[in-house]
Amino acid sequence: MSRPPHRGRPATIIDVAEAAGVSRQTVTRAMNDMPGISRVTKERVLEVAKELSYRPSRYGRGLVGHSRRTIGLVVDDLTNPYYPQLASAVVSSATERGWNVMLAQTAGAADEAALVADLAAQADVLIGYPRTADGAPHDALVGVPFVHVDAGPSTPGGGVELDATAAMEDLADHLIERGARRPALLDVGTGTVATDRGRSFMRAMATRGVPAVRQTCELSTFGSGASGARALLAAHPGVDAVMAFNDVMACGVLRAMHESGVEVPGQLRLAGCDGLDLGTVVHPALTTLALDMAEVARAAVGMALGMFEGTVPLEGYRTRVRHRLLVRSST
Amino acid sequence: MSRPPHRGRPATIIDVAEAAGVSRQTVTRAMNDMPGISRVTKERVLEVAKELSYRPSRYGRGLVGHSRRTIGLVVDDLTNPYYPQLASAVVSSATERGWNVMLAQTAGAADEAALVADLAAQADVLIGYPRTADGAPHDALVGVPFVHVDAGPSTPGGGVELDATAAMEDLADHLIERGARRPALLDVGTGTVATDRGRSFMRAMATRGVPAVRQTCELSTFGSGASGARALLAAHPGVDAVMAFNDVMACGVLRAMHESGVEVPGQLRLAGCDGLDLGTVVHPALTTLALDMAEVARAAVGMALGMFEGTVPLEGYRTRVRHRLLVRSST
DNA sequence: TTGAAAGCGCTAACAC
DNA sequence: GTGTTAGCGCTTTCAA
Repeated sequence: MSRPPHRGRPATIIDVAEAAGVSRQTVTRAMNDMPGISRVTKERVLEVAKELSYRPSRYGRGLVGHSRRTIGLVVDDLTNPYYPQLASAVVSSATERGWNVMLAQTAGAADEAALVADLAAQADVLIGYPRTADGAPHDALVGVPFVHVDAGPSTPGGGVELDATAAMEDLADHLIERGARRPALLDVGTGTVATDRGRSFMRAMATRGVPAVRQTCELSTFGSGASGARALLAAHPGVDAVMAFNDVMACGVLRAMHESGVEVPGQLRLAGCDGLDLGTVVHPALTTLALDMAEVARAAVGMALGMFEGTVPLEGYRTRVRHRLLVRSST
Repeated sequence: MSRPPHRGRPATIIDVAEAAGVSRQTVTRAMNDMPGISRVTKERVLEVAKELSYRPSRYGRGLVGHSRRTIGLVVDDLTNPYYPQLASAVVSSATERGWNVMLAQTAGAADEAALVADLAAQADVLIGYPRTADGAPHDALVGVPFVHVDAGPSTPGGGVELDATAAMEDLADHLIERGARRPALLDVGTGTVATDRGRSFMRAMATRGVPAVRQTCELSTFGSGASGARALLAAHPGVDAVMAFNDVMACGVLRAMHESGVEVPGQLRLAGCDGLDLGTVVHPALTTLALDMAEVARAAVGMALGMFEGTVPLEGYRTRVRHRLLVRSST
């Protein structure tokens, strides 16, 4: 009686108890299928609860009971097939261990820092790709267990390092064996600083006496792969092999080649990186440096949970996952 | 002093307060960048907090403050590009309104009902595709605001209906104009019960005096699109147009045609459904019945929030989103 | 079968 | 600038 639920204020357990003329504990018993309550009382309570559209507060519940564990996953853009494939693996891995996954997407966010901070407040640990200008961690992340995927040596927090160097050596051998003599790298970024995997490719080819030229795109999208390929062929008409920064860009290259009438792999061998399912949808299927996403996810989730439990330090811990050459039809 | 943090028990605000020799309130001030605290005290408190690896409990916090709102999104399988594209739109739409999104993936879950129940306990409202054997709602969902995407007329909870009938009419006209005389539907499901969109297609073609044959696949995947297409052409060699249940299957059809040397659209016109980005990656780009995912997401999120606020009833509410014919190169 | 009391971790409001 | 009090909504004792 004392507090009829107002418009806007959600009903609490007390509202239900009073409306049903029982104690709060009895409401708890009814809501949670607990023993020690008569069938009639239970039904009446549930009836009232429904009437009041009562939903137990997860905060009150979490405060007293075994709190649910949740992982915050920060991805850049679910529209880029790389991220859903990672997210799928992370969700599976987390679900297996009884954790939930909360998702944030930084692309298009007005205030990315706020977004990450908010996620950090909701989750016990964070995994992902927060695009902090590659240096200082987000302020909100100090003291928060965080696993950076695709971490560099000096990335703050824990990290899963993705290492393509060995696979790149295999790719170089493979391309040369297939007859490549004028290879090119379609890298991402601005200026002359190659990405790690770009550098690996350049070095692997140079080492074998078949140096590659380098063309860069600003974005790592399908569209920029296509336009980058056109620019590349305009500048270096003799190119007979292209290693693209990732599979999505490689698909763009493939599209551009289709449109220019260049045959793949006949006239141009093409390789991507990441091992996305997407690479099996296009024709010819993409040769790629494949990442085992399930392995990446297991590593990241395992490390994050370790950090949460205190068995893994919050800073400096690293795991490495290696790419593997996966030869399909585009080379 | 009274309660030194044990191994396993996370430090609370009281642990920090005692260790730093201040009150709980002062710890709160330090942690939350609040005014009314001297710089030195603040630093000392933060120091201690770090030492004890203290993280404020989100439950305690949520209980007292303005609780964060979270949407639970249930998808079948992030590996199917349809879902990430929807998820991306939902996350954007939710973020815009200040809500978080928690994600659950039913594919591969040991106990799907438990998964959904758990999500329901964590979130304020649910959106998605819970695969309950199309009838009774999950038990855990009674009283929980739920918006079913792609709802049928009798689906429990709120629903966003996806309606392809009008677009299907346009497609039928388009196919016939392009010369199709022996069209086929590559539907999903078992037996003779066509899907809604399958039925629309059959009817639209029949109405125009160009009846279509129907072939079904068990799954709506890339692989089953490919094998379904092979089976279809084996059974009906003269087919000159295929409408696939969705874009992913249509890509499979395209792959099978490449392999059989059938030209698309030259010998076979091909259309998909959903309007996924994927359709622009393949060659030729896929003609499709496109869904505006941003619109779907806005509708679902808007309805879910309305249900949460009590302005929309928990049952029976419907919104309709229509597909639109998007002609690209495969027809 | 039911109810009363205690307390989970935190912050807003109000002392001092 | 700092501490004290009260209370958020819930479940877990324990007592009736």
